[in-house]
Amino acid sequence: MYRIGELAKACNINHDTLRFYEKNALLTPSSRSESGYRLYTEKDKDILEFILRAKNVGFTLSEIKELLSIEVDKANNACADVKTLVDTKLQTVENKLAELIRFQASLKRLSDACCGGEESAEHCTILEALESDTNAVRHEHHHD
Amino acid sequence: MYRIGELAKACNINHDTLRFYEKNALLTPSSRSESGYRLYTEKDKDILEFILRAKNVGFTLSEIKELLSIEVDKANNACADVKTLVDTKLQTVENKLAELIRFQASLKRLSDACCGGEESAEHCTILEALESDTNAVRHEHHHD
DNA sequence: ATACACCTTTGACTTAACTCCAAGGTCAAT
DNA sequence: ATTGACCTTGGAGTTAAGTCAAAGGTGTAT
Ligand SMILES: [Zn+2]
Ligand SMILES: [Zn+2]
Ligand SMILES: [Zn+2]
Ligand SMILES: [Zn+2]
Repeated sequence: MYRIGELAKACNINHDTLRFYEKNALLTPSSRSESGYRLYTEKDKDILEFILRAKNVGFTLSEIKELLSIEVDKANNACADVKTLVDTKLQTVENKLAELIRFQASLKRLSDACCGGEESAEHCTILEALESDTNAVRHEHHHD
Repeated sequence: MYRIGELAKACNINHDTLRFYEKNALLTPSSRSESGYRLYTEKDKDILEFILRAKNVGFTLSEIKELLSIEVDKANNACADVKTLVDTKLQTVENKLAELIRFQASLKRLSDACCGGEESAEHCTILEALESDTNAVRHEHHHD
């Protein structure tokens, strides 16, 4: 049996996070002491570690809640259910990835076109690109 | 001169967003009508378009505020200042990118190991991976 | 005159995942 | 008996970038 501080320390998280997980029905301690202290079992700790691993893989807490609901009733859930969650998440990750790659390309294009020197920014190609309605970076008239 | 609704429509944003930008000192209308209506000039519109373009490139509003402060005083700012903002942003984008790529790899590894069939999830490799303390996916004992 | 679209202001709400605070109870050691 | 560490609860604050609502003023067309 772990008290809240012990479990938090063992798993290297804030004890308030445990209270937060409880409030959000991700992890409820198996029992309470007479005086009302939360008491977590080894099994509770296993669930917490499941949560932390899923978080590391990129799942949000509500997705993790879904995963947990399958976990506790594996027999009545199919591989398909689990894989769907993973694949849906994979898709959203890949969408974000695509957006970031567009950001990266735009920023790289801007950065590459600017000399980065101590010259006045009056002819800075970066500012010019952000002022103009095209996205084009014009290299030619950057400082005469 | 544009009234708030006209500018919002012209730039395809919510008029509340314009008020929000004003509150956050990104764009203040050049004048007001006698009755207090906000009046935006063409120049104001240019600034708004600058903001929207910068957003599209991935800058946050506070970063855009910095860019704008350089924009309005180009003569006293150097290319180096502008490029630093872009490169700093590029770095944070690339950091996020790296994290997402890790998520993607983990999820793909999980997904690939699971059959996704209608079999009970009792031996689902995804759940097993999330239960175990290693990150390894064990292909071998997925449904006997 | 009255409908109607448009404008004003203040201020609350949203999402995610915590994080912190205040006021007070519990427990072991001194 | 009194520290001091630990626990309890409820509730507020954080960040980003808006979005919405309420209550009321303005401007124009019929
Ligand atoms: Zn330059
Ligand atoms: Zn430059
Ligand atoms: Zn399977
Ligand atoms: Zn499976």
